[in-house]
Amino acid sequence: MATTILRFPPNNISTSTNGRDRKAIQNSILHSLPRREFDAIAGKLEWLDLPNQTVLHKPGEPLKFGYFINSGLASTLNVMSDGKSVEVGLTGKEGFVGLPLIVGFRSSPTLAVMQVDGSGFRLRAENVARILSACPHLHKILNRYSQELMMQSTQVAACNRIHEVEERLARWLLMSQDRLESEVVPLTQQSLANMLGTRRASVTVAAGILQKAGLITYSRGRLKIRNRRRLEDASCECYQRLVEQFERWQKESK
Amino acid sequence: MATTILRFPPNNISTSTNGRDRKAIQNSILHSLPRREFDAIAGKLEWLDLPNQTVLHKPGEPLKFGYFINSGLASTLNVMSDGKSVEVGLTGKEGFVGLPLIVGFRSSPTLAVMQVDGSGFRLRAENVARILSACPHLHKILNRYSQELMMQSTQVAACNRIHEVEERLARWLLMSQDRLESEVVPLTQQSLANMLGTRRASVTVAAGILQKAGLITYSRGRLKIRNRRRLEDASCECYQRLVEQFERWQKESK
DNA sequence: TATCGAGTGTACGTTGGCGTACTGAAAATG
DNA sequence: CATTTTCAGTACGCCAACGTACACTCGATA
Repeated sequence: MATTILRFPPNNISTSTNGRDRKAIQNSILHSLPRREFDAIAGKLEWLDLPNQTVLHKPGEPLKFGYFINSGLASTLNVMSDGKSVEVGLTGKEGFVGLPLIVGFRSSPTLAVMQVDGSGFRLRAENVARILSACPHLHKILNRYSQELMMQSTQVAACNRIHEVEERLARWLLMSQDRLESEVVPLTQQSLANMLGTRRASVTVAAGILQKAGLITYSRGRLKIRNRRRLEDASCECYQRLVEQFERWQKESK
Repeated sequence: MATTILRFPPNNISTSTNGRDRKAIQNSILHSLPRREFDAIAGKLEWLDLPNQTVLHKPGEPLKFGYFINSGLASTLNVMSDGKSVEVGLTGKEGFVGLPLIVGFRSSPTLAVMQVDGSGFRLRAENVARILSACPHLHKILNRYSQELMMQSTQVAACNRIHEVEERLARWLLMSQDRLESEVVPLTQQSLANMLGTRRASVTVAAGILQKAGLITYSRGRLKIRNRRRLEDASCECYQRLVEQFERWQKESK
């Protein structure tokens, strides 16, 4: 546990040893902490490799950790008893997985699983309350993030009900690119289907259309965004709405 | 503004003048406040009649008030540019409308509108920060409610993607009955359609089936639940899941 | 190099729900 | 009471997506 030595300011760590330090802090929330709070939490954070398909928490089970995602993509899914699933939250290095912990709840109804290889810092559930009461800024940021995620999930909820697979796929790719900051999304069609709440075969068709149009290319779990502008056109209005509301809130909280 | 005189404890108010005082506090959040906090907020609360179709806030516009719902039903909707809408949150006397305010955001991407006549207490947006810093218990309760609403909206998100209209209608009726504590749900099929994210004609068919089976009766905007047990069977698993997770969290936060 | 499994392409019958539109009935309005 | 408006019932063509299944192909493994 917590063997990594973290020093303030967070962004210096990445260059403290070498430019490609795997354990560099990239999580936006940790980055935003004032020194006092960073020092308070650093000793409790445990760096973790988070390979694809890593389960961060399972539905109904006790939440053992909260995760500050450092790289990669975590997907929060609602899984029905027949195995069908729908994504209800997408988290990259801007976020935190395990939000119920921040209000004292100790379980989650959802499954959180890594969809793209990455890493993160985890914090034991039993330390959350103490850390948060010692770190008002962190507490505030996490509550804000919670609202942002709620906004995301409600927009996507409507989108999933109303819009077609092809638009939703485009929307999802844009969202994941924003979080990964990479044109390459290493993901199979089956994973995409699980998140979009549809069949793998439907994803094949939709992705095929986007590929023929030159917006993306892919093969065997490696999807590459070729033309982001046109992908935005292919997406439904939901992507733009997400971005706009996020920016509006950024302004409002200055 | 805030002319109603509120005295602690809240539940005494209902009997302070007569048993049917329209301005009795029924909101669970206000009810749960310790005296000190209740006194701090009471002077800032303004009692309000909230008839059906009252708009509590519009998407993108400044949030002028937060609302503690006292009776009736408020629906939070995501409305697309073509007018299609999907419900992403349902709030009765257990809740609060205007959650972005509690983290300092001053707008919401959603439309909040009363679906069933009721009343509530509103709190000016500019007073929220001050009240919350003076009332840690209230602050905590609102953050918890926020997580509960998030859970609700993610479950419903998956449900809306995966399940059929008839199941979703049953689920919605159960949810609203829980919040209204009444077998009568005064609602047109068009309103139901807006919330379920479907056509009015689809609701007619689904409701017709439920009525023929004896689970509900209705006519012209007055729907009555006749057999709740069988309605639970007609609903998808989502309703039960919502209830179970809610109860799990209740236990966990004791 | 041959084998094998994961990932992808495609097809086909089925269907729930869509868009639309018209009708009748009940309530509100005057 | 007559008129208008709101609400509910129904129908019909259409299609996106479903469930399922099978074949192909690329990479990894032996």
